[in-house]
Amino acid sequence: MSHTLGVRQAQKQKTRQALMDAALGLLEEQSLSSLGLREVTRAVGVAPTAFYRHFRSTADLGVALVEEVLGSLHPVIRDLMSAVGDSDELIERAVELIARHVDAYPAHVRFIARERHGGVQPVRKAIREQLVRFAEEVSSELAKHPEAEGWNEDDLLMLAGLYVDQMLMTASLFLEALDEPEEERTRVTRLATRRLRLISIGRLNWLD
Amino acid sequence: MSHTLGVRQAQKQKTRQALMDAALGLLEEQSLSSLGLREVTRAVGVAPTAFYRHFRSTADLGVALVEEVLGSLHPVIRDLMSAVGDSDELIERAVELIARHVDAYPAHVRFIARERHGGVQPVRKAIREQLVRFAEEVSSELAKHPEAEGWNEDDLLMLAGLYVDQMLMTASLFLEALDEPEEERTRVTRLATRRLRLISIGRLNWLD
DNA sequence: CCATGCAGTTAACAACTGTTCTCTGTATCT
DNA sequence: AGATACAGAGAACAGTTGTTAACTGCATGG
Repeated sequence: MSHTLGVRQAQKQKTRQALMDAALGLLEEQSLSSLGLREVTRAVGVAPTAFYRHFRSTADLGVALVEEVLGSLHPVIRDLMSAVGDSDELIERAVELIARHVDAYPAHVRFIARERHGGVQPVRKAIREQLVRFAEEVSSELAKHPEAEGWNEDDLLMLAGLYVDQMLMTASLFLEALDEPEEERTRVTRLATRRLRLISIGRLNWLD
Repeated sequence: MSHTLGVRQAQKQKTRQALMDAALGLLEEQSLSSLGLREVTRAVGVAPTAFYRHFRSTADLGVALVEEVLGSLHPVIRDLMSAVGDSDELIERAVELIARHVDAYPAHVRFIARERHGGVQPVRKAIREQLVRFAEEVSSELAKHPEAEGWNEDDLLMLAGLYVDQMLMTASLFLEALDEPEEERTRVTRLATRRLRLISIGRLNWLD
């Protein structure tokens, strides 16, 4: 089935991945709109012109990064939302999942948070589309639970969007707390948990 | 009292303001981290070196923009929150206020949304501090209403932060809908209203 | 009324940028 | 085994950037 790539294509993908990883690293202290292609190739140790074999521009690179970073996250979210358990358990699990994800992939989270409203239109669009997909997936998972009885599709999508945005904000808060003492991280955990809990309470009393 | 500035200082402030306005304009299609000082001075029609008479760097300019854009907004928020009326009225008024503000100052909103998680640390910090102030002000206004009975200060601040973030997200949604048909704007209005309403319902049932 | 301070100018600098064209080596295909 | 496709290198381009220094003109304060 999965055809083993030739030496040639394998090397190409390796370089391509190196360019993307280098870009993510460089984006720690700047925005995509100021990322230069020479800067990226220099970090990888490859000639500037090699960049064009993989991407038309840094904006193009950015779009590819969005697919990589958010595309792989859909199954994770589906998993999380489809787990059984009461609402408080789910919230706790979600917050912890986010915390661990930020620990493991801080550059990913930073990139998405930064470029969601960033200065590069195609990248903004790519992120927006991915987030819409997340909201739709969360919405369809919510619909399966009994608490969703009586909810129309539109309201469910509104709630799902609220959850998605809240998760992203939580991730961003954890990111800011990365270099700070453990105490700050637990403060963020408590805050995010309470926010989600308040939203859940709103959800339970929505139909009145 | 308010001393009329000399011709000299007046002209200086005028140039300074021109630099800030030009920067806001240029930031429509890029991030602050890629904004060049020459670019700004060129837009104003002034020599590049004149920039240094007003700002140490474009990052410095950015911080000044944050003060101008958000600093002037505190009384507006206070006004909004201190008005009497039931919760639904307040929500409606808030959403409409945001819609009108985005119409009047789209560049302001874009700047804050973009640079809140942008690539320039001092600017991020300035925005974060202003948003904390907003949350504190909203919190202290909430405390005056009877619905806040039984709430501890920490939970009130959590709620206020949730409101502040929601307002900013709403503003950003209106911004994206600016060049789109009227229909899209009303969709955003409905969405934002329902989100705030759900949060309000959560608030009313929090103490159980 | 004259001396001072200072907003803005001019010129020059080394360093950097994206993009082009040409070339090279080697994995792949026939 | 030879022809071909193609990832990456190399060199050169015009244009841009931030920063420096020394200047000019004029509003201001003594």
